[in-house]
Amino acid sequence: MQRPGPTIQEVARVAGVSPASVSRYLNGRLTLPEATARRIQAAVLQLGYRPNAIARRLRSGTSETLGLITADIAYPLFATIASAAEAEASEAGYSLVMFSSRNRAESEIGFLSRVEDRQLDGVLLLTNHLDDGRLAARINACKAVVLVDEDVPGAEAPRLFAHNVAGGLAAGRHLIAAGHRRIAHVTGPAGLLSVDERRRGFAAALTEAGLTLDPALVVSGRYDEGFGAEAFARLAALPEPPTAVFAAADMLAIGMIRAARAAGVAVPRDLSIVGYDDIPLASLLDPPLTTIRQSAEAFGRLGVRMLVDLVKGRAPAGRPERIPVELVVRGSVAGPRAEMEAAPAR
Amino acid sequence: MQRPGPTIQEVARVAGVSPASVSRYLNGRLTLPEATARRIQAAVLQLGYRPNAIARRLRSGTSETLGLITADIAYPLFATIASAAEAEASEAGYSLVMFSSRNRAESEIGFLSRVEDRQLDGVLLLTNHLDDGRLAARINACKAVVLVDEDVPGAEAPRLFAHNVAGGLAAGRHLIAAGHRRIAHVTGPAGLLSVDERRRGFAAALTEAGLTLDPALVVSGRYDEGFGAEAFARLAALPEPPTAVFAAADMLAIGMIRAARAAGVAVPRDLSIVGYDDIPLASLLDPPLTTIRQSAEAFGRLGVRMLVDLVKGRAPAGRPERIPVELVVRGSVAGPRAEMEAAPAR
DNA sequence: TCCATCCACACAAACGATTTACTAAATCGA
DNA sequence: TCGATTTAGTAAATCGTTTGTGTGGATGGA
Repeated sequence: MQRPGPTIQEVARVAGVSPASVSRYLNGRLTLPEATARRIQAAVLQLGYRPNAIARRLRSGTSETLGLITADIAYPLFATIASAAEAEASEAGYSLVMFSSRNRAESEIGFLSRVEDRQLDGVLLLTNHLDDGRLAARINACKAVVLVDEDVPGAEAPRLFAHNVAGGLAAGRHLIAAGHRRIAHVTGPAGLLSVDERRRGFAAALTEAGLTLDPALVVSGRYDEGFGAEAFARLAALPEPPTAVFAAADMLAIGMIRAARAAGVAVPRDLSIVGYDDIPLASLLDPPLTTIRQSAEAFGRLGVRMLVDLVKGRAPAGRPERIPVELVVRGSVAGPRAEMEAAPAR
Repeated sequence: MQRPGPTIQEVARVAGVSPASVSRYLNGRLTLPEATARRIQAAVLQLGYRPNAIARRLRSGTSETLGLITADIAYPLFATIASAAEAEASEAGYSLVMFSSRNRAESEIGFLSRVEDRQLDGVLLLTNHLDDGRLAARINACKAVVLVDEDVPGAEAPRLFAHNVAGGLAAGRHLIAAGHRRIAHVTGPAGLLSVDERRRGFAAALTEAGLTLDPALVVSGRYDEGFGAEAFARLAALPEPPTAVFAAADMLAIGMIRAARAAGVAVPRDLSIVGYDDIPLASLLDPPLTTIRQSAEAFGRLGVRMLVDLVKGRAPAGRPERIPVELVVRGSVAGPRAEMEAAPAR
């Protein structure tokens, strides 16, 4: 179907030199007298020669390709991370192949084996679920993985996380400062690093204020919109529902806002919400979402930088510092209804 | 750094057969007596052998890898398309590498050359700008490109577009039915297929209603949020501003809503807006956006299917049908203010 | 003039799998 | 028993590039 394209042999023949010379000259490993150099250049141009990347890779043993595993690239947070990762990879001379695991360990493990196939030089892994040890084992088997955003306990790999505790603390303080006392926490699966750490920070904020975290107000499950709706229903059914919620992901907050609206509960008048992530459209929601921002760009950029270092055998750049987080105040938090009869949202 | 991993030679040695037999047996091209087969299996397991994908590709001449070019994978529409494309590619046994062109022809052309490098078997190209002929020339040079969503005139490649005219028509009719007579159109760069076709459909709706499209009310520029804001400013400064807008992209609508809010113009009370794309969060905006839905999943899935057919030398599946579009009515359209004093948004 | 350098290249062996063409032995039919 | 067929493999070429090791000729110094 596809004509085979000129090889280095043909270029060599046209230029009247050996393939070795062409290769060396083109890779700058050989300086040639001008006349010869010109002949090679001419031959390359004339034939439209492009070195076959696959052959080169076979010889060099690397693929100059990195992988990125996320639950689903369509999720706003992951899409932003992917975009930054691709930019950084591109600048470093790498391609980036994306893989959506749909949050299944099976898929992640299968994709990781491409490192052993030599299809990929390394993988950036954003997992989002608990591991029974199989994923960790797989990661240890391939030695070219960087863990981003979420941990896989037992895996020996460089890690890049955000400052989750600080995020939880900031969210908790903000809601307490607004006057709330009965604050729920809706979050992902217990055991996940981000879940535990954000909760820890949140609990610390309550403790500071002389409050305690009521276990009945912690709804832990999945990090998606659907679970947000479910959590809202569960909390609304409580004999004494909370006046505010700290949702550990914007997608959870979105699900809650939707469900709340459907149930005739106004946000923030009847229920204040703080989200987490600051996904690109958080500011455009109704109401604009008050949330904890963590820099998705930093995850993508730094993660790739660490991975490239790892792949090249350099020590991963610096201590794996925590990526800072920041409270972004918008319109989804008001005072509790009991205390402020008509809540001024604006 | 990375131990070389077992080769087929070693497997052959351990199993006591030739490499050729191992290769053929593993690829199902040779049936062997049970005893021999078992020895090979044992050797593979014992050594943890995985065929080197690069070597295989060099021999077969294909890379089992597809490329996807978008302006930026972080844009919601592109992220959704990418997700679907990745899923389809994965099912067909292909990897998908993503590339963000930042809407620059240079970048697109550079990336396309990877097809000639044999790094990629084919490319799905979502371009978003006008071409001076260079991009078309490049596409024609590599013969394994499918154009999605937007055209590149002069390129010889299979194409997958949405039914833009129908979309423009539906948007126009909806606004007219709501009572509007003075309707602006904010859109991308003139000359782009989607821009021209959506406008054509929109104009047809006006004509149907005995109206004409006032050129002063057509603001054409870029498909991004920033230009939406700019367009709002331009329209608001008109001696007789429009009462409604058909924005040819949700991101434009979002920019307009933002700018409108900042200027104290309420949507939809003072200005009705219909968007285009139905990006995942359109329903969560303030107000929820009435928009034209085109199935991003269909773009991704069908596009990859066409590309795989092309790469494998099969005729692209069926006629390049237009992907259907659909009006999704939400809350960003009301009657014109002059006619309905207090517009009931809900 | 002679030997040591250096230049400008060339030869051939990798890289690791696939594949074509082949062969030695076993089996079968007549 | 003989030829034909099947079985169970193998040897070697190939994909296109890179790279370690040479080598013939020109140049330079003594």
